Amino acid sequence: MAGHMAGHRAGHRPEREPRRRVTIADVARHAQVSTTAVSKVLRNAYGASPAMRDRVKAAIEELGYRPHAAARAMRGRTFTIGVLIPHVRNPFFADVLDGVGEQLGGSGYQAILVQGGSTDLAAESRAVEALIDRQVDGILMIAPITPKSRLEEVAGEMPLIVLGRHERSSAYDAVFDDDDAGTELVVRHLIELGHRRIGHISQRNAGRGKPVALPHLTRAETYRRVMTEHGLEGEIAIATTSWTEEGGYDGTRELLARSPRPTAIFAGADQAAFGALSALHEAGLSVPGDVSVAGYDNTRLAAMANISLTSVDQDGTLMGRTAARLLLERVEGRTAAMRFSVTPALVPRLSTGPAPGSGAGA
Amino acid sequence: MAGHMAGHRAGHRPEREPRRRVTIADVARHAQVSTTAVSKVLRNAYGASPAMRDRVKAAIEELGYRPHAAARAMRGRTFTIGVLIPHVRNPFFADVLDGVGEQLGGSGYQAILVQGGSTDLAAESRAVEALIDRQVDGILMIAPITPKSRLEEVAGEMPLIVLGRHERSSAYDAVFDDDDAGTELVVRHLIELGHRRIGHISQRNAGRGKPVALPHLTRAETYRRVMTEHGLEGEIAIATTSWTEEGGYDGTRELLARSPRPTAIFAGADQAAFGALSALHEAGLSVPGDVSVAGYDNTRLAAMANISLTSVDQDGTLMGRTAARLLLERVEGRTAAMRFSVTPALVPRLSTGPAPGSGAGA
DNA sequence: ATGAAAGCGCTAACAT
DNA sequence: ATGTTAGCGCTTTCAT
Repeated sequence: MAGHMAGHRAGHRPEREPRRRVTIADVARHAQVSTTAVSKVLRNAYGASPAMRDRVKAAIEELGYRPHAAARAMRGRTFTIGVLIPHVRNPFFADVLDGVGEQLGGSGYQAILVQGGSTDLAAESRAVEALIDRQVDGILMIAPITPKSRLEEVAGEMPLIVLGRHERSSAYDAVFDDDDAGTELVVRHLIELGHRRIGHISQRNAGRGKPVALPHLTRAETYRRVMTEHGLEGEIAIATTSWTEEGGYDGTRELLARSPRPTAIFAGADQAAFGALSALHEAGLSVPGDVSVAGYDNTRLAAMANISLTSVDQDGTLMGRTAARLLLERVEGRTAAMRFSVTPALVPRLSTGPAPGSGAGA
Repeated sequence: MAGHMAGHRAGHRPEREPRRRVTIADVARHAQVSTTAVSKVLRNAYGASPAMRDRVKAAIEELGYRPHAAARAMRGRTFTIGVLIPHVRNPFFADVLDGVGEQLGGSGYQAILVQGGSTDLAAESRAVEALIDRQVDGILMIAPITPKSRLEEVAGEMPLIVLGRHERSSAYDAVFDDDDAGTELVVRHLIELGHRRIGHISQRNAGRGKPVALPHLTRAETYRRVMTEHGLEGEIAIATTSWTEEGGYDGTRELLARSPRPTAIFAGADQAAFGALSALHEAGLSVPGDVSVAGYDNTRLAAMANISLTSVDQDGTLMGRTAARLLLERVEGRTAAMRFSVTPALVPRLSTGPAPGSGAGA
């Protein structure tokens, strides 16, 4: 794992000649028209004859001209949308980005991503400011931990879509999963299998102020509610770690330390569920013989035969596609707030089974 | 999984007042100095007295001024580096980005990411052009499929670091894993365990021209070499799919269809190895009893107890950190090419064991 | 329909 | 040490 550095051998020509880029002026000269004309053609604006359009387009082609986004930013649009993502490690976000990419393809808009850090509010703020400073035309924030008040400020400066949060705002659009419904599906599934001691792994809230309406809150709350509705309020056990493999592992160890130990674990996310499976394996417990495990997100890995993790499918691609569409609408001028929620579905697999000695199920 | 859209209820005030941003001129006025002075303070440039620095800094603070990256782009630096990533789904890249983030933290530079698509050269080209058009100060390309000639063109326009490719160029720096050494470690490991029929899962080359020097080429080549060196050239079996769960699954099915079937599979990447484990499980074969499996990358998941995948560790964080450092050096003026290679290490786990009936090992 | 020209926010000569 | 000023490439009035 050590690194080895080597310098350059051959003595080529390491000059970086700042070979001036083709500008709108070059195109104008080449096509024998004004820069205004070129600009109009570029933006499909009114006031250019078909003949002129053709000449300009030909010149653009010949010279290989591409607009300079930074210069555009100073006056009009950059045709760039900024996406804030907590961390690229979460595969669910990859689905969302696939959807964003699908929707943006051919629209002329380019997505640029910045990582927020998922637990560090200061880092997330810097990332968002970086997007604003770079004059993107609109911002999509995925599961941000930024307080609502600040989101509304950002929305005051530019079009904003927030994905994965439940609060209602008139300043930005919201795209989210119906986490309440999804959680109800899993928890009931476990209860119907005869489980009573069902543990839950949740995430720590970021920051110290009022927690923002992120999915982990809804999932934990609904877990409590459904447990209570089934007379299981005494069995509620939540380990608050993080939705990562490590978090799932630690949370599971914590839950297993209880006596008697839970017979089922609802990890709030697949990533945490993978850690749970690992911890159970290490503890010599069989799944689902001794302990059932369910996740949330239905990541690709959950479907693998040797994992076969019961999970809740939320259509991340659809969420991403919708978010991007809403954002483009806002860029084009819409100001009324919209909310879009996807309805999740339970995907039962082999990681959940009847509670030991319950007589339920097979 | 259906979606539900809801419009806005309350009739707030949906205006987006383009509340003019604070500019350098505002700061100058507030501090009673010239814009030049402010610019100098901003860039820590020569020619500003401590007294003036303080006043300007105070004004910046009071007004909440942040430089306008687009305006900066037109003259000097944007303090932005662009990172091209094939796809955020690959967890190894997450490690690399962690390293990049570590190195950039506090440097004043911000990383923006664009996704290339990993198999679509046109998409990758667009992504790179997008970075160039946005006037980033330098570009880091992770495992690009772009031909070397084009990379050198890009390097002619701005500082460039290429991560994960082996060709030598005097125009850009290269940061890569010693894939030859890593592959030799795994393949020998399997051979020492008594395996002879060792299959390999590789990736399809992107594009139709001469394949670029990406890791999958080196890994496949070294696999052939080591097999041959041990008199196993007759046992060479490569399934060429892709380094994803699906690719690993399909590749494994393909390898298992051979008769006699392999007793070990070296998947070129952990992601593919996970798919391999799934396919083996589905086929009712035990790991490592019937078939051993090894991956490459040593992702977090590989270490989970219930997976316990033998893998090769390449320090992605170190690679990312180094790449970012080299890029900043180039931004600061270095032009001589550098190459940095990390040395991989084998991490044997439970997914590899003695070949059935070989008598080797326990 | 077309083009001249002002200016977006900043940096870097070039004065002073 | 400090300030004046000319652009960077583009969009957008506003004449013509």
